[in-house]
Amino acid sequence: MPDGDQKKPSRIQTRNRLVILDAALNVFSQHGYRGATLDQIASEAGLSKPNILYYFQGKEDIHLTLLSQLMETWLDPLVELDPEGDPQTEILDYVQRKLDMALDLPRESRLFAGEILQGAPRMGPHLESDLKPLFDQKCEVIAGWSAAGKIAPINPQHLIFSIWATTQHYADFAAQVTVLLGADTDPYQTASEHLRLMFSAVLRIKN
Amino acid sequence: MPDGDQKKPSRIQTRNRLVILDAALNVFSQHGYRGATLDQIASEAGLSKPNILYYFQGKEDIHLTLLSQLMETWLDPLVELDPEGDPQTEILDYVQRKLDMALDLPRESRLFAGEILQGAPRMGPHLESDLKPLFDQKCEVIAGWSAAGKIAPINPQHLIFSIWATTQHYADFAAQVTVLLGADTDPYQTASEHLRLMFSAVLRIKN
DNA sequence: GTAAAATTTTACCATTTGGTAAATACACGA
DNA sequence: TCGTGTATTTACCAAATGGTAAAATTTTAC
Repeated sequence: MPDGDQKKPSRIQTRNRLVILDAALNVFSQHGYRGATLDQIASEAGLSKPNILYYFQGKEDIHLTLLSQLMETWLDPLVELDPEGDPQTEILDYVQRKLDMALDLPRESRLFAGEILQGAPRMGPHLESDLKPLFDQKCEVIAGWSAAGKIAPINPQHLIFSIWATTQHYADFAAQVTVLLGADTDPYQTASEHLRLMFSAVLRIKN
Repeated sequence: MPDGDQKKPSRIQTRNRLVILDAALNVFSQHGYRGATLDQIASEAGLSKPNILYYFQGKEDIHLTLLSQLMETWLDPLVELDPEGDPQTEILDYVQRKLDMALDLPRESRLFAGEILQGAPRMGPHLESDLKPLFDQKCEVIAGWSAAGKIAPINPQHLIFSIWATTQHYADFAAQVTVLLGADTDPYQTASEHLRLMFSAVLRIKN
């Protein structure tokens, strides 16, 4: 009997929890927390509403589960930024990884964006405990590179904000990007080139 | 008798419509379209729910009114980008105007972001009819500058996306920015300097 | 001041919402 | 194949939702 189960889950349990979370990701990322309904999630998952509440304690539980799982994936590209590597390469590769992620996992990007947009009411603590320490640490790495003259002088915090903003834009504002570029245009190639060019220019040391 | 009124509005009408739209902007920008409730808007406006429906045809009418009014304001900084001006100055000033707007009108930025995030279900037509023509026109201006060697070679479409993304980030992701910079830090000064530096570097012609 | 028009309130209503209880169907190891 | 725990369905519920009808109040024009 699942819900707050401690024992090892059955095959059915594993499968259905995945199905529900996938359906919930669709609905939450499209309508936000309050705009999403359990009926819609149930319908999309092909299960009945009470059946969904057999696997999760409630709406908030599903949302929180999604956000927690997402946080790890989301932070991963930044974790991989290597203080020992070549600064230019490290940062440009980070941009690339973030862009890849935005284009591979647009629903996750939108779920995250929606939560932050609404003031991070259910994720504030996670930001403080998971994101902030990593952010501070990597900012110091970049600041070090900057101070050592390996990249141009730059504000590390705002640099990271700019990387997040420009890459996630292609997922979060896809509806707008599609209208403006034309529905048939695939933005990936051109976006990748543009971002590489832009952040190269930012990091390049002036002579 | 308002609602779909044609005659010139009374003082009370003018005032109450403004009060309602302001309250609705709070609620819609925080919870998205589906997450917002008329009761909440009414409560925030200090009016009763039926009284609100005396001034607007319904929830969607309020939302649509907000979005229509916003579109003009939102496009204005781009309209002002002058094809006859100095390219560097024009683009950097545009960045500054967008940043100012994000920080002055964060609710409007979030309302817009929320609508796009959800696939622009109520604004798709406006994007096609209002935004796209302006976007295309200004892209050609920038492409012209680029081709004439007045700024570095760059993809105008993605350059504009990057400007939008980086500036609006400070409004749309304010909850995250606040956590990461510390609640006491005002990002305006540093953000402004960073963006100026970054887009300067991007536009500068390599020797 | 008074009548007509504009505004606001009161009292509703049908539907949708998140969630529950209990009965039923199913899986699976003995 | 049988019994036991697992999974699912059926039938609900109270609260919240968007919206309406009509009465009551206030404003405005004369």
